[in-house]
Amino acid sequence: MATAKTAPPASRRRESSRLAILDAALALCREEGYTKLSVEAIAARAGASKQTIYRWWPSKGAVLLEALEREVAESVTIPDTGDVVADMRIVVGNLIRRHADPNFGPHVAALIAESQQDPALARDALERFVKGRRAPLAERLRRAQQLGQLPASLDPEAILEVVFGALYHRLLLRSGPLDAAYGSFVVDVVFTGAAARLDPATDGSHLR
Amino acid sequence: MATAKTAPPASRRRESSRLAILDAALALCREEGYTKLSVEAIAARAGASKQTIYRWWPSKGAVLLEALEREVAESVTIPDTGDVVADMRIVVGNLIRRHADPNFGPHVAALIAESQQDPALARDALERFVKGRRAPLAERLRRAQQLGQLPASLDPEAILEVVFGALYHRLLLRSGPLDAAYGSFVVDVVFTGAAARLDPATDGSHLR
Amino acid sequence: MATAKTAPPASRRRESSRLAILDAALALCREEGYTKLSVEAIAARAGASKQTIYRWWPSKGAVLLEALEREVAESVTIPDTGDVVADMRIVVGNLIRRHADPNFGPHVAALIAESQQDPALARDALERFVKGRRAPLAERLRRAQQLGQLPASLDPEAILEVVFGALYHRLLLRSGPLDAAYGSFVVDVVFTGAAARLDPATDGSHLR
Amino acid sequence: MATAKTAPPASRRRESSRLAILDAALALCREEGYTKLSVEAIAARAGASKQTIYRWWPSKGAVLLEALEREVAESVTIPDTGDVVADMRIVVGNLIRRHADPNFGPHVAALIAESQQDPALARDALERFVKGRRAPLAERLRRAQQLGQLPASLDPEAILEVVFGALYHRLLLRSGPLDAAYGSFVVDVVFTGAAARLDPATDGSHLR
DNA sequence: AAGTAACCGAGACGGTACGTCCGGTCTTTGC
DNA sequence: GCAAAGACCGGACGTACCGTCTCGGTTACTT
Repeated sequence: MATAKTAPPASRRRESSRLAILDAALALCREEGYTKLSVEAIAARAGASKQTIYRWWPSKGAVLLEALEREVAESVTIPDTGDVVADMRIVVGNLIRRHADPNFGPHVAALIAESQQDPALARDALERFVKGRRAPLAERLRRAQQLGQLPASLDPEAILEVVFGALYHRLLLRSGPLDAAYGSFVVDVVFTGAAARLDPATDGSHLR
Repeated sequence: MATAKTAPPASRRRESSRLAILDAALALCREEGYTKLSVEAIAARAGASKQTIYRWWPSKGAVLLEALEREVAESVTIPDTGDVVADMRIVVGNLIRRHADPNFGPHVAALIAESQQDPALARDALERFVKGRRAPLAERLRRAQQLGQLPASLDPEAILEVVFGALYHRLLLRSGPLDAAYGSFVVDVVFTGAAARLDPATDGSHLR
Repeated sequence: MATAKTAPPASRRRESSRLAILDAALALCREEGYTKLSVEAIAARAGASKQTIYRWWPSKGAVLLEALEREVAESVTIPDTGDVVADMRIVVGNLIRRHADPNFGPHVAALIAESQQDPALARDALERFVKGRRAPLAERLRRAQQLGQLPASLDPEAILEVVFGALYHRLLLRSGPLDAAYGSFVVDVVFTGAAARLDPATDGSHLR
Repeated sequence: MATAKTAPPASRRRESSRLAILDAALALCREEGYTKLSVEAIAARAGASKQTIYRWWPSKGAVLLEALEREVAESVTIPDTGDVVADMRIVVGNLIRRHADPNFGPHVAALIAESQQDPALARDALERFVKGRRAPLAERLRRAQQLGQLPASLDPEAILEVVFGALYHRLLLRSGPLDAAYGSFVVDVVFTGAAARLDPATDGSHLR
């Protein structure tokens, strides 16, 4: 009656090489910066051959993406205290703290940068880093909408784009410090309408 | 009569070379994309020598920055109809139209990307492209604050960071179409408090 | 039985590239002259990359040196008729014929020239071209010394320096035609004492 | 009639520039070696412009040639003790001493090297440095021929080529020390027939 | 247990671009 | 009208990585 014990076709890929390469990529990025990161350097540092890298990743950006993913694998739990603004304040605070970390923020910046010239990486980064990790956040907003705490007509993902956009602005353009105060400011503007015009005559009227 | 006899020593720089180089940089960027842009290619296309480029610009990014600057040199006049939200709607609409132009937006994205690995370019781009061109806009917001149309406590530049951040998010991450609808959405969120929570119990209370 | 199982690690160097590069160097030198010879040109002509050249040779001079070596690889047999002067006449005649060849002499001249600014090439050229190829000739002179046909007190290598020096003088300074007559003259002066002073009173006395 | 105060058409060439350039060339050559010698470097050191150099000299080699000429301008007097071999011993000794000087020999070598790729310089160097400076020496040999101290059938210039060739061999190929012993050896070989074969049966017979 | 095929390290290879240097020409400005 | 200053085009330098390609050696699955 035949064998086929268990194992799926199973790639013969060596896990030790994979990890060494991811580690080397991260380490190089931290020590020398993304600029100095090259497939050649990763291979040398990891004791791997370039071929092995090219066999499994399409580009150095993809290696870094996977390395970063491994780093932040611990699932981020979204608080739900019932107060969506308060929750957002916490979440944005955490996000900012993480992106202000010189071991994380600049790498994200580098990936966004690399994405400009590498459509495949762009797609991957968008899917796995942006949409993927943002999903529970969007879900939290949707719950708030159902509770009538947020206008139901607004696309939660779009709102998050405004929030993250503000965050990335400081990350990418260094237009100011990426700190708690800025995070608070952004939450105020987006979730409390802090910047809404005061003129009572027309306030909100365009929204109908 | 007494006129100023002697002009300043005056750089011996040849204007024709400068323009040829800027034109070549833009043309190459449009035809082949920023990736294919190289000092070598610019020099060849401009009929200039690499040395001439390195004499006057520190990097290919700096060349493109100056070329783009020349392109958008025509002063952008900020409307002032008295209604700051309406004005912002117009301004953001124009901004989006410009950045959606495949002959402009991707180049801005490329410069932001390049800035991540080139501090000098980052500084330049921030100063000349971001702060410089945004100044009249901030001024417009300040005027609105004086008229009580906008909370005086908010830093206009920071508000603009949220607006531009949202814009750049779509430009850099391609998380959705960079179109008029999105622009309108962003203005709503930022300037009319469209995403402010509806819950009347706590509305705005945290602001004071 | 026990044969050597494992071959030496063996360089992975590709012979086809090596030959293409040597051929290209020679061809370029012949067609355009040593001045026009550049690593860049060799690489282009050979369909090789510059890196490949720099990997295996320290300079363009070294490439040409090896190319020339390959050209004259056929072992030059030194005649030994018993008459050392007659043999030298033949050898010097051959040498002159070879160096008068526009496909050889000028390249040797170029290498000597290049050696003035490249100590490594100088060492190589001296070892492989001068001492190496001259060794059998020195051996021939040493045999003549043993037979009493040549003063045993004279260093054969030094004698050859006089002979080759005279030859190179015409090659490098173009002070006159590099032809058989000159070769004969040099052999006369060096090996028959043709220029020795006739004055019998003091002849040779200083030698003891 | 008329003006024409005094000066002949007279080049307006500035002597101070000329001297500064020659001095700079020599100094650079001594301090850094001929390799580092460039028109650019000479101009910078001399406080002159490149154009001034190119106006008056065809190449950097020509500058050095003129500079060296100025250095050895003091006429070299050829001794004439009546004993041509003794005189030659003195002359060759002086030549060797001069060429062994690191401030002279290497420059001569460099000029000979440069001549290989610069026909104009080759012509100049041959005429002004070789033939010109060797003329009194040839004259001395001609006198010896008239006195029957040297075979009249031999071209004195050709004899000198053998002598200088031997000298240049050591200078250019560094095949051995360029010292008094070598000079003495060369004089012995050329002017006393020290290397002439000893075999009495055929000695000199081939000369007729 | 042997055969075999994917995987691995190593690193040579053809390329492209880098940023620098120098050659030789041309232009501007001052004496 | 020559000279200093120096910008300019051109071309080669030697280096760094790219992405592809063998080469042997080592697993780990198959038979």
